[in-house]
Amino acid sequence: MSTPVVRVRFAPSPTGYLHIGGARTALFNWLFARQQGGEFVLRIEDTDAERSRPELIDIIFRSLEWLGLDWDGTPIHQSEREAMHLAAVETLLANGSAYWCSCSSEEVKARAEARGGTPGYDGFCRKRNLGAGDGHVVRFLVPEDGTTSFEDLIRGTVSFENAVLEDFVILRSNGTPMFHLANAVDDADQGITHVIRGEDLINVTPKVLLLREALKTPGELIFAHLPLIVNEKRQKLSKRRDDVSVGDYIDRGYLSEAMVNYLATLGWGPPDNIEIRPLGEIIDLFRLADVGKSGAFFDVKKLQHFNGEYIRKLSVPQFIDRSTRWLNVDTPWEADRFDIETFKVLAPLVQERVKVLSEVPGYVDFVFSPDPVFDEDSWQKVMVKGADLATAVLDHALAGFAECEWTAASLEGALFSYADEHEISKGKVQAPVRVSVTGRSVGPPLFESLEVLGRDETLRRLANAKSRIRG
RNA sequence: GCCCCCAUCGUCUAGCGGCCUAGGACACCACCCUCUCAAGGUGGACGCACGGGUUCAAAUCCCGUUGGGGGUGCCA
Repeated sequence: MSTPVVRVRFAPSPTGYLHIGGARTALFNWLFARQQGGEFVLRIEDTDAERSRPELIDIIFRSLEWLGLDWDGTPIHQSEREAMHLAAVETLLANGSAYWCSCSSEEVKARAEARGGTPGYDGFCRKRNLGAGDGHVVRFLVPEDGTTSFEDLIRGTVSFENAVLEDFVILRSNGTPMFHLANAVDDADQGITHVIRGEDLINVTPKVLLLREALKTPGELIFAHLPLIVNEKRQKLSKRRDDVSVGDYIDRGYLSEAMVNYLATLGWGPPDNIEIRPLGEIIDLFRLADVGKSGAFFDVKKLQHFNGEYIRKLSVPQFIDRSTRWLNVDTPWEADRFDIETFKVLAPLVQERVKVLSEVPGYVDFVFSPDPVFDEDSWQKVMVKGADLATAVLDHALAGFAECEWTAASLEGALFSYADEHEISKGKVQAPVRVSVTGRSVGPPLFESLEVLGRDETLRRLANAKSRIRG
């Protein structure tokens, strides 16, 4: 019985949904843990009661589950460990590493401005020997000289002059601990070995290190700061600015396998250049030291391509199963008109055409709707500008389809005899029929679609469209 | 302002001193295939930010410049 050599944690704060950046951080932690045979634990950083929204915690868990990032043990809620954090504050106060401060935020800011605008606390209360009191906070006494540095697995040595670190608050005036402190204490208590997180947290690292030192925390924490995922303006992804919650991608019909695979290529590339591959291989090939240092743009186009590949890789039954949600909720047709058996016939044809599952209804709505919904552009181009040909083709189809055998092959023969007789491309000939029956100029293969629709309905739509041309 | 970090095609990356005439992928363009659209195939255009070093040799090492990002809260 030995403790694992590697234990990492993902520590979201429940102030928003899980977004792409958080998902990538969680993924890289998970990959590292799984590859090292270590543990991946969760910690909810909810020390800020004002901002924390407990109802989001479950949504974050469900997003992680959807991604397939399973965690070890029961997630810890930082808010429930307040007693330990408070004890650490006492220790620091007792050993002279921290002190009480009565300065309000306004006072700190005013003095900073008077000093010449340099932000930060000036150490005003350092030697005042204040005790607890209304509006008082506890600040950490940062050493005036020396440097605090650490070896980052991704970035190498990173060091900060202690002089540029201000005496930061570790206990708020409302008596609750700040996250640096909670972080330092919890990482130690949970036996965390590696901290893998976004680069936006790189400058809190010296503070945590100073805290650990002052608390005489045994052992060493190894850090790895991941490059940020950025938007098209190359800024850090923001929940407010950018539309990036994992839940949104679930709703749009992205497959979790595709999302995970794509996320793995942001900041990291497999040595053999094969990007789309099973997760197991990614776990084996992943190396923290190979993670890049510069920000990566989240390219939805490329994600879509990955998603299309994964959709096509599904078996047909799997595709049907995964599509269910988009066939039953917010559909363009009345719920009782949907027929799964009919969909099963069309499914393989749809599967090779969609990039996201939310596109599925658009490929089969013609068969579940009482009438085609005409796309204006398609109608204009094919039925108005090409009215003469459309009328002739429709007449030909009406006659041929009335008697031919109702199979895709026969239907094709019946229609394309027109193309042969008049030496017109098949593409031109199929267009009026397609628009008449499905309402659009693009869609699944035509004759298979007609076969599913049935003779009576096909003839009815053809006739309707023909009269609509004149109307 | 100050601190920290970063810099290979439009984008994500491979490259870790000679194998680079810089490779792959997405996107883009052309052609092929084809009943539309996809998928697939073939081909194409596109990049080492700049300037100094070090070295027989630099995309790779060092310094600087420029550019970008992150932080600078009693948020995390």
